[in-house]
Amino acid sequence: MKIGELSRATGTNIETIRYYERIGLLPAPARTDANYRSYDDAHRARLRFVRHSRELGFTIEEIRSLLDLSDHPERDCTDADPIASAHLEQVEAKIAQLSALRDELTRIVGRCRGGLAGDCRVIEALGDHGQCDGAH
Amino acid sequence: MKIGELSRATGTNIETIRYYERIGLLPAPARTDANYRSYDDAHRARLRFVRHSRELGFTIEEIRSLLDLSDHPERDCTDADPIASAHLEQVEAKIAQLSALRDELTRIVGRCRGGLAGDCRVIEALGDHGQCDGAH
DNA sequence: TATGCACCCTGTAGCAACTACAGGGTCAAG
DNA sequence: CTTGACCCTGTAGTTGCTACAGGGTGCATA
Repeated sequence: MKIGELSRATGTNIETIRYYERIGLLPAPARTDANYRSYDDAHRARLRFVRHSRELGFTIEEIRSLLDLSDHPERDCTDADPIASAHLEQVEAKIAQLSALRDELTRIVGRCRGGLAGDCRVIEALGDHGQCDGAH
Repeated sequence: MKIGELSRATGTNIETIRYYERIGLLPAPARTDANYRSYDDAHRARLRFVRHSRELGFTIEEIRSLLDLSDHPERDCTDADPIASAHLEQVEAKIAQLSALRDELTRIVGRCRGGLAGDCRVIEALGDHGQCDGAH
């Protein structure tokens, strides 16, 4: 399949596919006589793996490690779980952080009763961290 | 105060302060004879406003609008609230997205019982989006 | 046969919001 | 008088893409 088909099959931007090849995340595929990239099912599966991992928020470097493991099924897989666990912890930390932030914003938003910017509680709250509850 | 003091007073990296000046978020301060930047309390307040807004996740462009309003207290402040409200919505959307992601990761993590990477459920789940519940 | 159009190629530059040098100047203490 | 902490400018790097510019290829239609 050509790059456009792979793009449609995986929902990945063409430029992104070439980018992944450039950084070594996808292997360089065979070329046609016209120098067009020619992909097979293995490429598609690998790209799906990458995209899915990206959707789950793994970094490119994390994906590199996971792919490496996936490429060596005879290897010990106990490396994979820590990567995913560490990532899960990061996600949970991020959720906690954003929740605190949401509470802060909720308190700030809606306090503006219109009128002059000089009296605006939103502007005021942004300038004065002392009004905050949480520890952001 | 010199840039180092301002940096300590606001918990902002020196390079970041110069960066904010370069992009016009902070006004260029006066200079000493030795060409050192010389800040006053107004600069410090403005930088605090910027940093606090950044901590709350506002983009530089949003902060530019908010600062603009803050600079013109005689203006109508009803512009401020929508910026904050829209941002709050984004934060809430992000929390929802991350929560779905956390659920997905939780299901994936811990399914690995050790052994060979070829049999690893983590690796498998990453390759196969069909195993997912949510709509990420 | 010409020509239009969709598709492909490489290489480079841009985005946000910083961060990190390199290579130099300034200033007070020991 | 030298050491060290601080300051300056300018440029390049970071992450994960995205967007050209400027060209080639392949197939259908006039």
